Amino acid sequence: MVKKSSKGRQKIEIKRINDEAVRQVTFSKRRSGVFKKASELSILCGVKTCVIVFSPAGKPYSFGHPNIESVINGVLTGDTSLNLGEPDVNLGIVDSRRVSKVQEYNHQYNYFSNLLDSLKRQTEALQVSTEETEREALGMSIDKIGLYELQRLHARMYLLKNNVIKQAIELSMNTSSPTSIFDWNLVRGGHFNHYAAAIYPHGCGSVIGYRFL
Amino acid sequence: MVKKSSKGRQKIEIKRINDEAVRQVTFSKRRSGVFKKASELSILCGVKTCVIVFSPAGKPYSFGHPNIESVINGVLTGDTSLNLGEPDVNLGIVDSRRVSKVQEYNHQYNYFSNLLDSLKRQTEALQVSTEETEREALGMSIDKIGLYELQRLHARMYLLKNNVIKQAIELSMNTSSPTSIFDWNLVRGGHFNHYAAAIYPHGCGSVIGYRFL
DNA sequence: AACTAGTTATAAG
DNA sequence: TCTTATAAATAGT
Repeated sequence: MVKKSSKGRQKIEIKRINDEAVRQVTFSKRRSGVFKKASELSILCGVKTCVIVFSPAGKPYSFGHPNIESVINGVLTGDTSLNLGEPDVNLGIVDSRRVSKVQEYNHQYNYFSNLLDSLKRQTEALQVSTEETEREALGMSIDKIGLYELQRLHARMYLLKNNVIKQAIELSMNTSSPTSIFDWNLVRGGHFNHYAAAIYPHGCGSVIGYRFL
Repeated sequence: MVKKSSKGRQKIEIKRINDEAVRQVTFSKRRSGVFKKASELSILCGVKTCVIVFSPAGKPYSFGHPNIESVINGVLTGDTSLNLGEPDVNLGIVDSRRVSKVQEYNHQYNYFSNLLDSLKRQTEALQVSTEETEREALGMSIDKIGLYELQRLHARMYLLKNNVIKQAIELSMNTSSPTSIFDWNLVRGGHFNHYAAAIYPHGCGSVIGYRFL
């Protein structure tokens, strides 16, 4: 009779595993499982999927279909095109979404263009008015109007900046030497998980490593 | 003999399902499966996890541990605190990351504050100079300086706006009546998946539904 | 990293 | 949805 070398899979309670070694092994096994399931879902149903997981040691792992990197890359480089550059393996659905987003994009651009124009006109108005001798009063009021608009700009940028930073945190990146967010750039290499990438051709990485340049 | 009401689970090839009805059913089942697996992984290993999936119809579904909504909510409302409001169930690792992000945050804030101050000073300078009779010339040059800075602001906001929009697209939201991105607000209800949310208390939504207000 | 056996997910109806 | 039989994932060794 063959020896029973295992009790087989045992039922476990879904609660934090205290034993660090066991937790690490379970993490590896189950992370693979989740990525595989996500990959299958993407392929079977032709849909976009994205999974981001942090290891117990804090190392981020990601899976994305069609490709999480292209998305994040676009986000960080500030590429203006809404076209994500991937052949649309998916369905047609994305197209209508994309169209409406282009409209939204244009709307936003117009908003800022108009705001700029508005500020421009105010500046011109200032110039004209000063030529009409009412310097003191107009100088004050225009200064206030200008500052008001500038403060609105500032407040909006403040919010936007926070948005970008927060999302960047969520997507997780290595921050070596913090400088301007505008100088961010995608950095590949390092610990990219080629093994996983081979298994999940639709895009899986141990981490998309980012740093400030 | 009991009727064999089912052939049981059959092996399938992992390739796009052509039959739309079948694809939809498979999507529902497997999406639940992926979310459940992600949830278990989060709990068992005490790690952060995030899953975003688009249905074949283009509807976004998300799961996040500790809570994807708080993150996205914060992103859209422009909540300034970097504290995501979750008790750090994880390890200590996130802390160092968070600290460096706070520095980055501060750096960014200072950048904008300084830019605003600079603009403020220029506006004040304008006011003073006009009181010194050199209206014409100074009016022109200051107008140019102001516009230059405003255009830089505009360009930067343009990039930031695109970043936010792109990430927003990735995180997916319903765009009913496009207005300013700054008026975005989180809208719950509608098709929030309470069933899933109940099963995965750590945060799962059929979608965090967004719309313009 | 591999094995085994009991558990879980899921294709089909 | 709900059921059932089977495939697939995985706990423990």
